Amino acid sequence: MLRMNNKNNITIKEVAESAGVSRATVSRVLNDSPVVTPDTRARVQSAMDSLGYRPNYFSQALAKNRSQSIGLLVRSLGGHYFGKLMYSLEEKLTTLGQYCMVSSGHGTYESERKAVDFMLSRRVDAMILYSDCLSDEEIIEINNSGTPVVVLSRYIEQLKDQCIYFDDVKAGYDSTRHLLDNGHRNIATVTGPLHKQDAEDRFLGYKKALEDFDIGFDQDLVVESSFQLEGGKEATKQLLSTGKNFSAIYYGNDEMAVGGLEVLRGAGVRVPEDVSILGFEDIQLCVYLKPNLTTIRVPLAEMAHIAADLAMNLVNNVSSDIALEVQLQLIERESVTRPCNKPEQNKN
Amino acid sequence: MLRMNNKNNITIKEVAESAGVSRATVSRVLNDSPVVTPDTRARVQSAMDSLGYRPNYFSQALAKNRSQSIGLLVRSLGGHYFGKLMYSLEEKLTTLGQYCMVSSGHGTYESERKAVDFMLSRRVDAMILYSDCLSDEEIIEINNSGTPVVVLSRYIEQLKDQCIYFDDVKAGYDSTRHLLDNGHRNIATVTGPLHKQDAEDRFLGYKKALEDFDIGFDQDLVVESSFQLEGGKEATKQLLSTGKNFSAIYYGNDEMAVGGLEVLRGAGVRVPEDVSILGFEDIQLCVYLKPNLTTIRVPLAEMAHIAADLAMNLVNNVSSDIALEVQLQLIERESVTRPCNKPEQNKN
DNA sequence: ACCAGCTGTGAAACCGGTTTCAAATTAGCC
DNA sequence: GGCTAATTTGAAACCGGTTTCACAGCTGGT
Repeated sequence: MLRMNNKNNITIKEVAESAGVSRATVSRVLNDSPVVTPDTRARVQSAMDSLGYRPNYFSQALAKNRSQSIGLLVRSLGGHYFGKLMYSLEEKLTTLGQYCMVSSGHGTYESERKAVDFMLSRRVDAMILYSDCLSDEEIIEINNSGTPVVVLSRYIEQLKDQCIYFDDVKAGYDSTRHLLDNGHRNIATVTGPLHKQDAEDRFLGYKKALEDFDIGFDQDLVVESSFQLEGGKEATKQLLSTGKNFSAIYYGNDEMAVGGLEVLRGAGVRVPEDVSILGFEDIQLCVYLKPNLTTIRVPLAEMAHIAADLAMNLVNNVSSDIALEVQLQLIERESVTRPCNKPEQNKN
Repeated sequence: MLRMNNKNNITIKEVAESAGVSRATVSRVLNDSPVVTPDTRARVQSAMDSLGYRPNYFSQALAKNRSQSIGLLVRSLGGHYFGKLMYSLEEKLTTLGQYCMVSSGHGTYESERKAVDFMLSRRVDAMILYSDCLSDEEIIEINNSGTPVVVLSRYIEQLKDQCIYFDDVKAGYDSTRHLLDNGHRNIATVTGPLHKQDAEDRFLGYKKALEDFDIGFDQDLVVESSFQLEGGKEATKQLLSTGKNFSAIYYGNDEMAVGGLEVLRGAGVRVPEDVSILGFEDIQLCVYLKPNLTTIRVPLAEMAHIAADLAMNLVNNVSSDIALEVQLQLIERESVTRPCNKPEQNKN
């Protein structure tokens, strides 16, 4: 019924014979070598067309020692944040004639390591890493053993020309500042794991903004949690249970804020009337939530484009002067307003 | 500063020399051939370990004419629906020692064709297609020219043992029936493009359910649109503008329902008090929406697992008796209630 | 002791390209 | 017309594995 194993097995040999030239010449045509005569080129070209020739990727990769692939490590295959990153990167790399091999790290060390090893075994020409768990040393080691690495959203001093990052301290500062400018004075924050640089930096920005307004820093209004939805939920519950007064919460990312919103709503706290909330990342969900989530937008598409260009430069061993720091932008929506005059609800 | 081109270039030759055997024997050890002596195997193994040998993927693929990769065509890399599909498939294929190469079709013919051609050029061992635009003939042609194909969410008679599908007519019927059972009698529907089989089938189910309740079918309550958010918005506007009476809308998928919800809300129509709505797919967004969206769940993870097994069977040319039809499930949430007694708002 | 039958191993061909290097052709110039 | 230089092409080595096939070394039966 179905014919197996009859893949289009036209090889360079058949093309060569059909065009009456050597395999070397066919290869030259394939690779746009400038030395072949227009006449020969045409003959070979038409032989290829009429035979339906398709070069064997593996032979090419083996002979050239180039895979024409870039590896991308993301935290997860699902979700809008990484979806957008993958989409932008694939789009860009495709125009550069590269394939984008994506592997998911699932947020665990084991899995990240496996994903990276797998991509190395498939001999990607370069890797773009959005890594949570790999140590700086490991990343440097990968880079130095021959597969150039571009690091996303993380700054490693020894690889400073290969990191694409933004200013997390500024993000924390601007967010908090936005709340302050809206008249909030009791501002809580739910941070990500503080041993992670980005979480810590945003927290530092938060503290700095409070200082600038001469507001004492209250440890009870700071809850450290995981960057996931559940983390946001738990942290928010904890915040509510302290009985402390606050009119705004600055969340370490949008996902946490979504979880927090659910908990707040469940506890009868109105957002933003009773409590304003603010996230980070600008995931697509933000605009579907009621209220729309005010947040800081991470320019993922831009980062992806820079990363692709940088990766290609590293592969081709040409140096570049691409700007590696990207700018964040506060997106004002509905979840932040001036604090109401009404007595707060969460005083119990 | 950074050392280039010093990839781990240990080849089988070095290993062979170090272990004092031939390359053939090393290859045998690599491929778990049963013929090699335990003693020899150990010697080779330790040589590999101490040299840090990593076989060259391209050589292997070239020599074996097997890429150990399965290609997956999806509509988009972002979004929860395909994110989940990719995740489930990657998870399963990884356990089978296969890489899952994902390409996005962006919902256009051009792009789908390009994605498929690209995967063919990378010589995937099989392809799993979630295709909107490719014709049956094209898919059959791909399959018959040597790269076996598994078709997701679509039924092609000539490839009936390679299609994983569900009963769209039943989905349409059950959805409509659920609304009918809740007491709705004026039920509108927003369908996807009716030239697509799934959209048409669900519409057929809708009509059948109405017939079973002896309810006359009103063409004004049917709007055909695109499967996207915008499509849902436009169709809903059109529905409102007819001035017709309806207490429920059955949407062709969740995304359209989300768009519709926005429009309804904007028009002052309360959901579900004034109008109940119902979607299809069960994207993650459903539970974040207010009200939560009642919908039909497509068991993507299950489909992915079946697809992976089936693909492997096709590659290895073994026949299987896996069940290819999956069952859908209605998930009751908040967006459907019994119609209110109050006069409807959209009578203008 | 001899031969048949196994078993483990190695030599060499092969997968389908690229690349080096030398040869063949053409062109340029006096 | 003859010599050199530049251009185009082909033969063969190579990339790093797998696989076929032949052979050497054992085993065991008579």
